[in-house]
Amino acid sequence: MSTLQAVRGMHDILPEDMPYWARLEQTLRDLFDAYGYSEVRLPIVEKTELFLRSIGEVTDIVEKEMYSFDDRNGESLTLRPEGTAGSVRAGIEHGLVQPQQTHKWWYSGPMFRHERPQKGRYRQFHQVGIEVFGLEGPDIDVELILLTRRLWQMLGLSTVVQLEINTLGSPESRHTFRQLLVDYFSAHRDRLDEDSLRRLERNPLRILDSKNPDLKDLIEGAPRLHDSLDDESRAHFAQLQAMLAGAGVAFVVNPHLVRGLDYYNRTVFEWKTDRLGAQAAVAAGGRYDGLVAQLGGKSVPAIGCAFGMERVVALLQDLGVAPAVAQVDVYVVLAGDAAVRVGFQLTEAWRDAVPGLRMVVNCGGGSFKAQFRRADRSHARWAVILGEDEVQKQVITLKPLREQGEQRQVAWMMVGATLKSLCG
RNA sequence: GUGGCUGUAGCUCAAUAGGUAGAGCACAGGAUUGUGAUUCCUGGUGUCGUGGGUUCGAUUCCCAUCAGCCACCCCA
Repeated sequence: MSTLQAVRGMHDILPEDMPYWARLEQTLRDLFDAYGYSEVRLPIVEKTELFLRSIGEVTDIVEKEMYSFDDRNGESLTLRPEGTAGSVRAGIEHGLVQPQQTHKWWYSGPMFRHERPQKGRYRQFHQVGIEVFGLEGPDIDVELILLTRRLWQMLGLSTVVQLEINTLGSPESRHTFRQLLVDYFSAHRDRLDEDSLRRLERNPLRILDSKNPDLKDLIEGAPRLHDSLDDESRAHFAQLQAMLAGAGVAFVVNPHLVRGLDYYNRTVFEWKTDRLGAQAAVAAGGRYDGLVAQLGGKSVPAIGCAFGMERVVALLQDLGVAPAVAQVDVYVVLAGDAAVRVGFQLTEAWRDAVPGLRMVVNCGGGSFKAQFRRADRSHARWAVILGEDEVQKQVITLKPLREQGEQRQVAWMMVGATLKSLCG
């Protein structure tokens, strides 16, 4: 094995994987078109400060997972660990995110987090994200969930994903609740495990999500977020649930569903699967009504969500949802020097005559046997044979590879028209 | 970041109580010097992840390191 290898956690996506990716990407594109969302393409590198101010300085992402480096002028830059911060920055910078205005964006691209790699968890991974600015009602929350549900339907994944929702309340109510939790768990500090003690300092809400069975009783006795909710958030969440139920969306309210990024408030949701081990979340999102103002813009409500592309692809592969094999119409067998000499002149003329013709021209020589083997493996429907005899007679031999039938000869002048009728 | 498992041909995997390695698939050529299945024959598949150590000798034992995977953690 060579000493040259990809950087840890940064994987190659090879031709055999691409049909799954292509199908997912095309499905998403169609979906966004259907719902009226616009694509944006934003930089992969942003100022480090942007992520400190949005994601939160005491989050895992910011504290230990960011790829940060100094630019040549000494400014600290970071490979984006997620897409929302850059979207908000762009929206503010271009004056697009304004009160009373709605923008519905989507983007796609690589994200970077320095985590310990596992299947479905990479240091460079790909997300498709949605960001909606300017809508504060639960209706847009529902739309994002419906859009996502439709994606699972289109991909045939509906049976392996489940929706969980929760509300985090307003920043104020969340803050109040956080303090109640800290007080409660601090009073029972001796019963907490190591992880939870650490969480107590950094993200006390996470203790509620602990998998340690020893803490079950303690957690059940803890204050409940829903008791601290402000009335507006409570109403928002109630409407959300009513609308989801009305739209026939199956969901589970998980009061322990907490997001790891500080900017979320009110609605949060997560689509989970049990097919990917510990990497259960395949898509997740929530409201971030305070973020635009927090980053210097006007006060504009917003909501977003993101899909983990590798994880969705893994589900597609896991379920054996076989993508269509790439179709080839014609494989051109070129045998002998004379055929190779006139080969491209002819094949280019056929491409002119039949736009969109999917034609593979044999390169690299080889015996008839070898070339036919390649033709077969290309899944071509037809073989066009050009050998010494054909060049001499100015014809090609046309042979069906996928169906019964005799091969026949076609004069050079007629090949374009013939291919057009067969493959056009 | 913590704990654990794994690392041999392009792929899936064997083997050697330390003496430098095989099988299937795949690939190439031929039987069929102008025709893709099957069959038969032939062929190379290789720094045994990398670097040290022990040893006359290490793919095998030890250490380190790199990578993948599993759980935790975290998250998409």
